[in-house]
Amino acid sequence: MPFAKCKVYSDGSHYIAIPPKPQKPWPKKGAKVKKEAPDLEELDDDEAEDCPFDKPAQPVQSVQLSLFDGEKNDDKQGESEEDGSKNEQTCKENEDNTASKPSRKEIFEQLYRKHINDNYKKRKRAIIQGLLPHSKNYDDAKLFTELNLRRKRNNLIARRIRMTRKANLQDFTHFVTLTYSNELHTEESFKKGLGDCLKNLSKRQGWKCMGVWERSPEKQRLHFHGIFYIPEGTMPGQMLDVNDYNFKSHRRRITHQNTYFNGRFGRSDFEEIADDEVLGDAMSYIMKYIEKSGERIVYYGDLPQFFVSDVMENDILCPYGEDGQKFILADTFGCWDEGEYVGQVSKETIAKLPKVN
DNA sequence: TAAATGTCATGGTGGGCGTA
DNA sequence: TACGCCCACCATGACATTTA
Repeated sequence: MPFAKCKVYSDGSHYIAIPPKPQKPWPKKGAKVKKEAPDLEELDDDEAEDCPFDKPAQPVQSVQLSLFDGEKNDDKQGESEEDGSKNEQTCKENEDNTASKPSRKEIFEQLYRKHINDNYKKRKRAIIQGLLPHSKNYDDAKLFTELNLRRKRNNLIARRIRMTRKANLQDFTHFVTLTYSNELHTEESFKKGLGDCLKNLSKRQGWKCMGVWERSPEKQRLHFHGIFYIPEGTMPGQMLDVNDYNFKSHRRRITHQNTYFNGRFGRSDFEEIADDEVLGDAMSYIMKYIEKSGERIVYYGDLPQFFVSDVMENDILCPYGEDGQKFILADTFGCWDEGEYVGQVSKETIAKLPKVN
């Protein structure tokens, strides 16, 4: 008995199939969802003894449990009319969140960016201190910081998973660095111009790219690092081998530059991805950078996370994940689209199957 | 602690159109 | 034909929750 319409992704060494699950009904908008105080066990235990939930004598409800402090709450205010005191509090907080005054979340984001290079404990301490003037007390600031740090961590994990899955389904051809020249661009026009250019190349020439905007540590100059899939014959301009001096390694080296990008933006470096090692290095570079900086990954072109295929039982190597609800597939499994055999798994076969993002 | 997964709001993407 | 710009819509990121 086959498993129809499984979502299949690659973890880099194996393909994993996720059979479709019946969806759980989601609470309707406005429905009351019982919110519980966060479990202390889940919080970081480095300073757990300070947490207000340890002390029954202190009223728990006085602590703001929302991640957002009433911003985005405008439309929710009318939903719980019965809780007058709570509403009063929310209204007061919303008054505080006028256009001129940043919300606590915005202050958190600023502090988070400011202390991005500190280690976890130091950063947490600094954010709590920074939030103290905007909080009822220390416990309030601490809890708000812990909840938002956890949010940041979860988002990073989700970004990392998405990027890895997308990358594993592609055959990238180049690792590219693009830097702008002051004579051609401001930082703003460079970001917009390059974004438009890559968008058009992906739409018109089938380019695919994932990358990050980065500032060089020395000069703080904005540049773009990305891994690209460039279909043969679609490279605009001319490729040049330029004998260049590398200030980091203090050595001369040959860089592969492109006249189209050089003329339009300033400087380009194209390194061919000849093997998995180069791709792995490029991916870990981007991954490390997004972890370090909290920057978003930029995607251009068709980069799905999953392809959809029916899975035959004899192609399953073993169950995987919680209660074996997923399956690790054999290295050479057959792909099926709605009961029709498409071929043995390969990048060419995958290209013929429906995709899911 | 890491990872998976469903839902939702919104920023980014792609299609379409105008211009050179 | 190449490129720039606009805008509707959809993919992404954020969030909540669960699981291993």
